[in-house]
Order: sequence, then C-alpha cells, then structure tokens
Amino acid sequence: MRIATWNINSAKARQARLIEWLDRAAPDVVCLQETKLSDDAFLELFDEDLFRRGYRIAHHGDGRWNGVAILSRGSLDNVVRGLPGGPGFPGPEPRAIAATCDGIRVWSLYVPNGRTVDDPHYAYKLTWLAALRDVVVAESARGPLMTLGDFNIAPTDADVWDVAQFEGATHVTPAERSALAALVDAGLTDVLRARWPDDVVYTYWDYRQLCFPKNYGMRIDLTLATADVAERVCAVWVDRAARKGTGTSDHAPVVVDLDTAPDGDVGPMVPPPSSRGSSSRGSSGRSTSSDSLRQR
DNA sequence: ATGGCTAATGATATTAGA
Repeated sequence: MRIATWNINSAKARQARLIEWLDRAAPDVVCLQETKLSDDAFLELFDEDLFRRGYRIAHHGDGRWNGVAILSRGSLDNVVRGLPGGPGFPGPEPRAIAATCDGIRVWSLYVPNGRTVDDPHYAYKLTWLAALRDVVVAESARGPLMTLGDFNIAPTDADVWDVAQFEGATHVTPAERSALAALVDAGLTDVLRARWPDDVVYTYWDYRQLCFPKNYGMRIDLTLATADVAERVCAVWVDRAARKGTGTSDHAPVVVDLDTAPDGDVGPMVPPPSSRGSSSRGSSGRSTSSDSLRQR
C-alpha cells in the first residue's frame, strides 16, 4: 500500500500536475493540503479524472484558503471533516480531514502557519496542535493510525537548511517542537526520519531566490504513524521531481510504502458492513485478506 | 538539470504563505 501527502498550493493551479503525478507515482492513498477550493469546486475539477483512475474523494474546503482532501483507491470510510475539539480563527477552518483507508485511520492535516511568534496565529497553532494530540490519543488506542500533512514545524535543526535564518521565527521554536513531541509521546513515529536518520531531507523550498536549486529547504511535511503501521514501512522518500520545472507547488510529495498487514489483518478500524459506503462510490468498503493481497 | 516568488481575489494592490 502506497500512501502519500502533498501540499499542492492550489489544486486548481496544479490540476494537470496532480493528475500527471498520480499516474507516475501511483499512490493508493493521497493526502492533499492547500487545495484552496470549495468541496463543489474540487469535485467539478477532479471528479471525472479521479473516478477514471479509481480514486474515491473526501474533500474539506471552503474556497480561498486552506482546504484538505483524501483520495483512496481502496476503501474510504468514516470520513470526518475538521479537527474535533480544535480551535478556529475565529471560526473553524478546513485544515483537517480523516478517513479510514484499508484499515488505517488516515488524517490529512494542514497545521496553521503561525506567522510570527507574537501573532495570534502562533497561539492558534499551538492550541490546534494540542487538540490534534487529543484526537491522536483517542484514535490510536483503537487501531492503526497515520497523520500526514503540512505540519509547519521543522522537527529539529537538521530539518532546515540554515538554522541561523530562523532565529526568532516560527517553525523551529521549542513550543512548536514540544507540541510535535507530544504526538510522538502519544505513540507516533516520524517514519521518514526513522528510515533516514542522518540524511538531509527537505519537503519545502521557498519559491524565491533559487532556494530549490540551492537546496535551501525545510522538512515540514511529515508522515507520522502508530507502531503497528511504522513496522510495515518498506520505503519512504520525498518526490523531488514533482518540485522541478515551472508551475510547481513549493512543496514536494512525501511517499510511504507499506507492506501488507500481518496475515492480511487490516486491524480493528474497519467499520462493520452496516456503516459502509457513506462517503464513497463503488462496492468495496471493507478490506479483506484478498484485498490486502491485491495491494502493491 | 532545478533558475532569481506564487496564487487568489469584488484584482490593477493586498493577503497569505514560511
């Protein structure tokens, strides 16, 4: 099973690139952030192309800013839009969506930026992360879980190209890193860093000043997983090719390949037959052993 | 090859990104 996350910085501006990337990378599950579209507008642009490729769609957006989605070629059940118990600014913003995909509870997240440490958005970011931790604690007790997306936090100084550039800035503060550590304490593993402990790996490069060619980047798009998922990881990488050329997002996708669950057991998060199909097309809402064997 | 910001908007400047 291949699961990926990508902040595409406008699904409308990235329409052709997203489809090309799906055909090239062939992910089974995709978490998107910053679609910057309403639910209706997203479907208008993508429903046909994604349906033809076998993807079901769960989108949560209200138009100009934010916007998150999950696409799945397998099951896409028990969709939740928004972060339960999370703060707004001042009202709720579309920064989180969850679905159960082939036995894994998947969250696509766009954590608030924070802007500057003295901006109200910074306190909002920390409160939002605390609410996320509560959700992770509650849901990870029930089965396999992943949180993927743009966390707007560089976990360590090794995750920015020059820490001196971030003196006093958001994304690297102890409070933000503590909020991230609380997710790790709740049982999540940063599976990219676990696989590549000593490598320079970035997922975001500013559009300005040749940052990408110089590899002046940050690793802020994270893939966190409970232990039962983390131990299935075969490979994790950043698809830098998606950042090359013109008309790209300023983020690159992060891709995670998972081995089949032991004995085809996809875990207890799979809903019973009575709650199937509330959010998806097609007939297969429940994963079975044979489904698992069909996964790449 | 990867090139000196980009996208959306009640646009012609502003907000937001990080």
